[in-house]
Amino acid sequence: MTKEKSEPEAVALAVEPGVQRPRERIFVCAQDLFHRRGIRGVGVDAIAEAAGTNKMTLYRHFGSKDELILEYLNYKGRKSDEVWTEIEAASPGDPIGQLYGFVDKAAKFIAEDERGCDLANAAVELTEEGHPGLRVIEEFKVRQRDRLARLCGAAGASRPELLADALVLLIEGARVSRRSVGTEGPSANLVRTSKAVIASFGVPPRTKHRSQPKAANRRIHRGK
Amino acid sequence: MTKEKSEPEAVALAVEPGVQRPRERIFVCAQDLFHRRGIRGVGVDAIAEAAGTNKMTLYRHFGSKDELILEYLNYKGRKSDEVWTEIEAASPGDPIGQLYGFVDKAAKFIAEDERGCDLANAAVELTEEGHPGLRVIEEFKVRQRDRLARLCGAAGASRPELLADALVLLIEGARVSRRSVGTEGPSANLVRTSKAVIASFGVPPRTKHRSQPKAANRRIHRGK
DNA sequence: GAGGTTTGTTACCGATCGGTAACAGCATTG
DNA sequence: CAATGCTGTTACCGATCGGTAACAAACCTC
Repeated sequence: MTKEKSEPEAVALAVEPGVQRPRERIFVCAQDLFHRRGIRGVGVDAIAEAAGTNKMTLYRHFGSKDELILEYLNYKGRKSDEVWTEIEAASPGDPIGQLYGFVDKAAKFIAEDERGCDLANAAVELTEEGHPGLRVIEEFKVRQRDRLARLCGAAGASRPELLADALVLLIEGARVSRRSVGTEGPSANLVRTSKAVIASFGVPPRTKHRSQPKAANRRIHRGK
Repeated sequence: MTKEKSEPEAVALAVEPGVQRPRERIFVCAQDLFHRRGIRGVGVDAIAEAAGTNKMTLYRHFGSKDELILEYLNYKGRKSDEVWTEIEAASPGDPIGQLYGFVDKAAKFIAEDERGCDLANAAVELTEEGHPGLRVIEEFKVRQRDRLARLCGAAGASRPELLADALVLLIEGARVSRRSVGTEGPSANLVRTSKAVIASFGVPPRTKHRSQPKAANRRIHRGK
């Protein structure tokens, strides 16, 4: 099992000590390391060191690694919730625009980050059945889907619940596919596919397209 | 980090020693443990013990844990390839039937097993960049998608490559969603969604439906 | 300046990690 | 029978795991 640290590998986030309290630095570094190396792939020592502090201080603020994991998962869920307010602010009172905005945003996240959904990844890593983190993940995913279903309904979809499930599958699949085969794989067609599915549910294309992507490089087949 | 073994937990596979050579027993147990607890969640000692042998014998057959992982990933890919021959045998000369059979089979696998795709899970766990296992995973996923694209073309889809990508996203998403929110989540609508997408690409419904699922319990909305 | 709180430091703990050396037992095959 | 090749056993290696005790230094507040 070849290890992957030894060197500080560009020093996680270069959190200079003093600018924030240790607890904040620890939490920020834990997010970054959990995201990049996985929950089981990083130890508490590495987190503390990346945060410019030590293990003892970590354990004073987070009773255990599991507690830190829980706070990490809850934070990721909260941060994803905030994206919704962004989407609503971008197309106020325009559910159709919000629906397409949601898909666009998901595609952008996927293109920019190779590690996929932190919560879904955590669900793969937390194999001890009954781990409290699994509940956090499930609750978030259900909340996200229901919110999307409501939006689909507001946009006039014929069967909003079914459309929401379809979009969830497409986006979730794009995240994991992007991890396995990269940006050139099936995830490259997420937006195109989603729009086709949305249209097949009777939702019209968005009218006031406030940021149409530049019409260049529209390709369906990846090079092969 | 609460551990999850201590007890032999129903003794992995109850591989009685003697019936197979140690190498086979080790490999079978490694598959089961990697699948259930994740690659990083199980050590070589646990594998050897579950196989009724010891670590030394394991290392005589597999030079390292990484080699064992590689053989595991390659085996999983090969086994998935075999599913294709089953599908073709079930609907010989009937690409449309094979296409629907592919979706049905995926849905069945997802309903029966909560752990999702072993290869996709491994891609999440193998975070050390450049790990040889990642290449195995990518090659398999590309191979699988291209095969599906060819089938979509044979079935008369209007844009077979795009349909293949859409189906890959749906299925991949269903696997990961099933892990996060269970069988009652969006993955419950995988078949329904896939059929709608397939139809929207101009592929007619299958004619010689050789095993129509019992018309009962067809529900779109899960209870909420 | 005194008091209490938050930190850093060092040294531990038992357990597990991946991996190896040396040797004894056992079976097969000639 | 002897020789060879698997296998099991034990003990070990250095490193890391999650987690803790004890004490000194720094800090902030009054």
